Amino acid sequence: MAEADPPKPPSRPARGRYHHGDLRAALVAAAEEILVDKGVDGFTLREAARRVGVSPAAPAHHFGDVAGLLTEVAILGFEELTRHLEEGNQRGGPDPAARLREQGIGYVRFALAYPARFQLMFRREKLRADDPRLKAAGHAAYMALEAAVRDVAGFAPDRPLDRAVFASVLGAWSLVHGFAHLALDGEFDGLAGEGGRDAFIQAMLPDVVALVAPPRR
Amino acid sequence: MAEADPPKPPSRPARGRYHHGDLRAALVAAAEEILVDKGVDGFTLREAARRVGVSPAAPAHHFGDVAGLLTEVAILGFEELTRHLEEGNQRGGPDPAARLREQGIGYVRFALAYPARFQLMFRREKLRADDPRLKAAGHAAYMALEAAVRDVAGFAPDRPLDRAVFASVLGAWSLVHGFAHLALDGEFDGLAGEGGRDAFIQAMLPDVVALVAPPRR
DNA sequence: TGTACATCAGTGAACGCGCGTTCACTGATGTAC
DNA sequence: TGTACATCAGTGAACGCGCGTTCACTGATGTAC
Repeated sequence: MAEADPPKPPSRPARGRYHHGDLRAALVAAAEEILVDKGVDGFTLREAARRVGVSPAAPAHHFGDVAGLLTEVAILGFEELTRHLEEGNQRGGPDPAARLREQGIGYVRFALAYPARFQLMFRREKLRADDPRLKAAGHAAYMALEAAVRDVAGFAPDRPLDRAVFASVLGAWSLVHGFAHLALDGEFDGLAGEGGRDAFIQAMLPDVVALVAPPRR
Repeated sequence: MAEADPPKPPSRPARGRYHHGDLRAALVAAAEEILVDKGVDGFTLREAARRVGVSPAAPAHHFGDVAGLLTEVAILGFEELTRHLEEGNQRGGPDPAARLREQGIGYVRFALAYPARFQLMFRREKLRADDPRLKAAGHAAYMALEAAVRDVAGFAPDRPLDRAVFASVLGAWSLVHGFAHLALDGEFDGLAGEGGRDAFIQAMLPDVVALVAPPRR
């Protein structure tokens, strides 16, 4: 599964210009490219600077250090994930259970479409885990999921979750998260038939996602 | 959740001895210690050699390179995981569904007891992914899980899986795998109450694991 | 409108770091006769 | 039982590498008067 289009190519500075103009955005774009090319562990700040055509010391002005830049990428990732979840909601139509399933599919699709970004988002040691924007972005994604489960269970948004429904939220999250991880790690490669990994995943995904059915009230 | 006891401390060479005696095993033990202390990304071959009290070139004689040593650790990890799954089977008693649930709990317990080892096992880029022993050890763990699901579904061991039961296998695996990952990544920390992460996990685990119920035949 | 000046966004050289691996070597071991 | 010798399991110094970050600096920009 190839990484889908990164937002935009990192812009190089206009010829001979001393100031880049939009270095911050360009570095983020370059970082995403590197993540696609080399994975989370292959990322270096120097290479990001190189790709943008700027000295290795330049990024510090905008992000402080590596973790700062990667955190920015992770934030965008969580926002994109939330968007995927909401799209799932749309696709699901009026039936809450169908909406939850489609959200789950959206979660996995996001992970498969942006593997390195997805993996980065859950490698907290590489990020500024306490960054308020990062926390907020992650929380928003979680809340989208919780809302979908509440809906199926018939739990009003303000009503405190009981244990069973809470377990359903965690279960739904765990299920799609685990499936995405295993798929990305290549753990299904040995199980996939002739169609190859992608076909296998596409074929099994709906059935797997359908497994977590929260209790109705 | 603290890492449980590593198998054994790496033995240093007997005083003044030129040959270590059991360098291979000592390096594996040292590697496990380092993984506990510093995580997968913090591991270096040189440090393993250092901890054992041997020159940095020595490990090459036994493992070739870093990936060789880490692969050895991962193999032991899969064997230990399989053991945890089998213990779950025991605990579950005669009811197949209970056995499956206990297996799931065993999976997560293993991950929480040996976090770095667990994470290493699924970081294939750090391993010799095509090592036959590694593949066999991974396959054995998978088969234990598949057998438990078959049992619940009433599928004889030789009968080819149908789509629904296969989806249940993948779902069960994804669920426990995802839960373990999220727990280890600290994603539940914000959700845990006063008891802290560990208490939270222990409390929710059985309910979450109970969610995947494969169809009966 | 012009100008002084503060601030911002870059440069590029250098720092120290620790890594994995290679190399020619040597000390210890065990085996054949 | 003794000895020659092959093999094994180490040494330790050196290699080249690329990294993140710091530093004193300078060119460009924008703002106050």
